[in-house]
Amino acid sequence: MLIVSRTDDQANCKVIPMSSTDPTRPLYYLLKHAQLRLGELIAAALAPHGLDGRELAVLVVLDGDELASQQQAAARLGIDRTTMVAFLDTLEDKGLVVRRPHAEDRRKNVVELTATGRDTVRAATAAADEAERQFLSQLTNPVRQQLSDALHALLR
Amino acid sequence: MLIVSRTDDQANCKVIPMSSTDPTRPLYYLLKHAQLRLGELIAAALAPHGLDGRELAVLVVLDGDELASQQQAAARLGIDRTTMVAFLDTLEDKGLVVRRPHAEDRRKNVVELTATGRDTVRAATAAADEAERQFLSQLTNPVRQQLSDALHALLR
DNA sequence: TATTGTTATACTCTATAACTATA
DNA sequence: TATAGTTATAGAGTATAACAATA
Repeated sequence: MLIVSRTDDQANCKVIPMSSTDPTRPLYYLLKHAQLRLGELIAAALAPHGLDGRELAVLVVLDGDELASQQQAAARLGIDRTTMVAFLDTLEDKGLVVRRPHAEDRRKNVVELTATGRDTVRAATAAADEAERQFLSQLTNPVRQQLSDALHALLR
Repeated sequence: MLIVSRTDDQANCKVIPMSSTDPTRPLYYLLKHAQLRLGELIAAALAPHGLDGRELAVLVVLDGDELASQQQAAARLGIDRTTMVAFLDTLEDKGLVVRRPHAEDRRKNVVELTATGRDTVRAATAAADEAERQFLSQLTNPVRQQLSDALHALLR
């Protein structure tokens, strides 16, 4: 299957073609399908925690550095402030974060994780890590390391 | 930047977080960003040919095996038949393909590449291959091979 | 009645523009 | 006047449902 769809959950990216007879597929195809498979594993691992990968990413950012406002968090995540509103609405409904007015500038919201939110981040991150370990378990240790090294080098 | 956006051209996939201080990023992050970078290179390489990666994928499928109908081609590409209609409208407007009624079953369309279409596929594929070569040129030959091998193993 | 291509429609995700409240 | 958060709206992309032609 040459996945072309952009938004389907199983196929949400552009693709360039592969020839199914050729045992050596284009790199873009390999990267895409590897990401797709791992993404499915991670999604399955996160589902019991009531999160998807993007929500976890938001939680991790909020759990990390002290962020003065929603907008700062949105900038860190590369999403629009209006999109951040929707994320926070969802996460607040789930009882994982709370919004409080900033002490000095009441236009701003300080977003904090609840105790449940912190527990969820911990558990969900562990689950995602485990999914990654499982995915990589098909490879020998040295090959695993080479894969990571090569990808890091490409992104340098 | 922890890219979370799903549809932005520079960031059209789900993500799980990375810690920017940690030199070892999660595999999902690495795969995603490698794909993103390569995708940009490929897009730039294809632009002079008036195509994006997905249109090239459609053309390659149409250029390959003899496909009896639009729907068969759509199935090969993992897209809906209604989406295929839109792709073919675009490609036909560009003069790269033609639709003809099937000789034996007049409900079906046989889709064929024009001479221009065939030339374009050849040139665009070469351009995409060159972009991939350029992207991989940062790696030594053995590391390149290890990357490819590891990804193939993961998708086995 | 079923199937192919097509069109109309609805849905999802996200950004832009407009509104409010603060500054 | 400018900025943070919010809401309303519009756009892109894709699927589902409905329709016409053919089998």
